[in-house]
Amino acid sequence: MSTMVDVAKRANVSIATVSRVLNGQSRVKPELAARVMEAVRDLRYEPNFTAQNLRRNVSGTLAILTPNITNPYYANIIAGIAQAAQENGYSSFLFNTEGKRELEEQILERLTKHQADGAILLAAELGSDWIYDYAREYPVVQCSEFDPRFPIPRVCVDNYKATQDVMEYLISLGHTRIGTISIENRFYSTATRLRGYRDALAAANLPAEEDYIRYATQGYTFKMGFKLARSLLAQEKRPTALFCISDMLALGAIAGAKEMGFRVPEDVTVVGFDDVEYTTMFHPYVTTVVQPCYQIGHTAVELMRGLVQRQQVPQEVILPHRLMVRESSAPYDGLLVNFASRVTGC
Amino acid sequence: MSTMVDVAKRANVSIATVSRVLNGQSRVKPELAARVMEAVRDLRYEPNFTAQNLRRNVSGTLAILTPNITNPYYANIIAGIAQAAQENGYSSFLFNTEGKRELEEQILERLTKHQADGAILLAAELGSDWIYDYAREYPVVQCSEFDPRFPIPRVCVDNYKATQDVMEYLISLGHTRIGTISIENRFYSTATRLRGYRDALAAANLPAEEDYIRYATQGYTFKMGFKLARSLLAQEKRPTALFCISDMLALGAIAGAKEMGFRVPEDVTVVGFDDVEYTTMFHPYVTTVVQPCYQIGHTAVELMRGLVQRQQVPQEVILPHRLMVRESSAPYDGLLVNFASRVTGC
DNA sequence: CTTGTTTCGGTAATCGTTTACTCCACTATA
DNA sequence: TATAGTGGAGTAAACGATTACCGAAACAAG
Repeated sequence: MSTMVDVAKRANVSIATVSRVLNGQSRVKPELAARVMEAVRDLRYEPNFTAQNLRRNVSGTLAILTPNITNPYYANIIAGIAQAAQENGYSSFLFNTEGKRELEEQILERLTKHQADGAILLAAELGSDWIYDYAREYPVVQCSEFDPRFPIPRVCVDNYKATQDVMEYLISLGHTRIGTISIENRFYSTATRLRGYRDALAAANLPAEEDYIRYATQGYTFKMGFKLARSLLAQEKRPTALFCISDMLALGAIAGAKEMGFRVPEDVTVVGFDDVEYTTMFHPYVTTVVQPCYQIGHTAVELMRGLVQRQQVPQEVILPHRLMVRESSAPYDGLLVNFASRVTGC
Repeated sequence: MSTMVDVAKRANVSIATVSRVLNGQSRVKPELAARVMEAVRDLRYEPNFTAQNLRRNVSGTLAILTPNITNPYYANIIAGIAQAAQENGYSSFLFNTEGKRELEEQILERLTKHQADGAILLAAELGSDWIYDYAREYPVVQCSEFDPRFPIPRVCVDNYKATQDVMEYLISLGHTRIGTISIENRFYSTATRLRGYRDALAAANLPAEEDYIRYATQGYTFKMGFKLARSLLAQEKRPTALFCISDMLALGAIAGAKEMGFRVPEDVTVVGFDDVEYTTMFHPYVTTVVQPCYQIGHTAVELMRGLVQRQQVPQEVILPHRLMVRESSAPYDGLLVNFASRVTGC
């Protein structure tokens, strides 16, 4: 491995000149520059990133913290981040934290150790005050999840509005018994969507029964959606529409409803959230809220870049969502088909 | 940000002593060590990774090259890699190369620039001679895809044997008209599975019609499986079983077959490959070859570690696969239901 | 008391860059 | 001709760690 010293010797110039030629900061006589470039080629010289970083006091690297890359929603956001990072000349460290605080903190320490210039968090939980300790000193941006109490730049969709859109749509279809499959976690999006659900019900003077709400206990998984939909639909006065806070839950809910003998959407309407690829694989295609995942990731990197360059960046970027009506939702036909009558075949 | 010099001053020792205390290489009087540790705590000293790396001439970082994180198969392998990397004290750079050579090469250059100690490739194509140029000089390991001509350590399953298992199973079910959905790419696994398919047919004296083979032109996607299954099944003498070289293709194939009015598995048997989560979401659950994705990733990191430490490592690690029989396969009932008779309702 | 051995800690070189400073040669002006 | 001004290149000091080398102190043996 050759270094600048080797190049300098071969080109018969000083290392300062080599550096100048390579970085093009100040002018160098064309003749010398040519000699340097030739030496660089001959020796296959490649600058040592580590040395550059030490000197420049940057790392050119972003740390990405994700609870789980296997989740397609996160995978899509990460794809956006990775792409944008590459475009901006950053590398990106990927860390699976599985939501474990000790791991998250261990990774944020890379900031203090100068191993990363900044961190993008995909799943900041409510009440994670300790994150703010890092954010005060180092560039941190939050993607889709955040705690509104902390002034850490974030990019997300308007979860409240999106939920209102869903609820308005369901109500406009004539549904009056609307259930929701939420989740047991400390995400702001979860709380916001649940609040949106309750507020919409209240605004429309519809009954807000606690028994129309279920909480996934083991993540946004197909299995959970399956199980909870069955529990919701097993009630005497079952809901006729289900608002699921993630597509995976919705997919599971549809399967669960079908397994019980219900038709979707004729007997039960199911709506999801996120718009992952799988929503349009199996019929009924899932009516859902489209989140611009890729763009969320992209924007996060842009904020990051601003932060690193110590520019003023917006505290919050809200990207547009869209209610995508597909096949899993239909007007309420007025006949409240209950569980018993369906399974006995009407 | 405080440095070793600050710590040394505060503890009234030399920086060499600070370093010694922190790294515990040679012995230091307990009293001094205590003073140093106290100063470290007081100043919240954190070693500068970049400086350490420059001096030690390592980066503690692995580069992971993947064509697409959004693909659940790759996502699972990456999860294994990320986990194992963390356990071994490595960070991992993630790069989406989308199979583009210029991007891949740009990233392998990080090796020469000392930004990564080694690279793990998830999708080395056949004939990528240039990869070998890097592998000769730096630690490189290949995950699931590789070119057998190059002696670069790799971890994979036995694709040929796995295909034989699938084919034997299908033949044992009584199928004689077996089609395959392959793909247009330069992966060794693709070639091997196709060879396994052809060899098995020949060994059983079954007709190997070129019209029973289709090639996905746009990746391992649901849409491709959907389209190609329809094309395969539209033939007069349609195949009664379809071997798809990825689960996504199989999922699409099942949907395509259903759309045409075929029942799976009664009218058409479909088998996949990989065993991603989605195979057990919708009925029929997909019969498939289970690849130990997570373990593949894990093993790759272990090989990597050996390589970095200049130990002898095995040239090839073959992990066990398993044929998982589920709902999408059934014995051939002897009645060759053709397309026309099915769609007209028998 | 001298000499040899061992232990411990400090000094300074080093890793490979970037860049502030300095210096030199050359041109322009009076 | 003397002086100031300018562009271009070299010298050396960083950046923050690790570590080879050396010297001082402590102790034991003769």
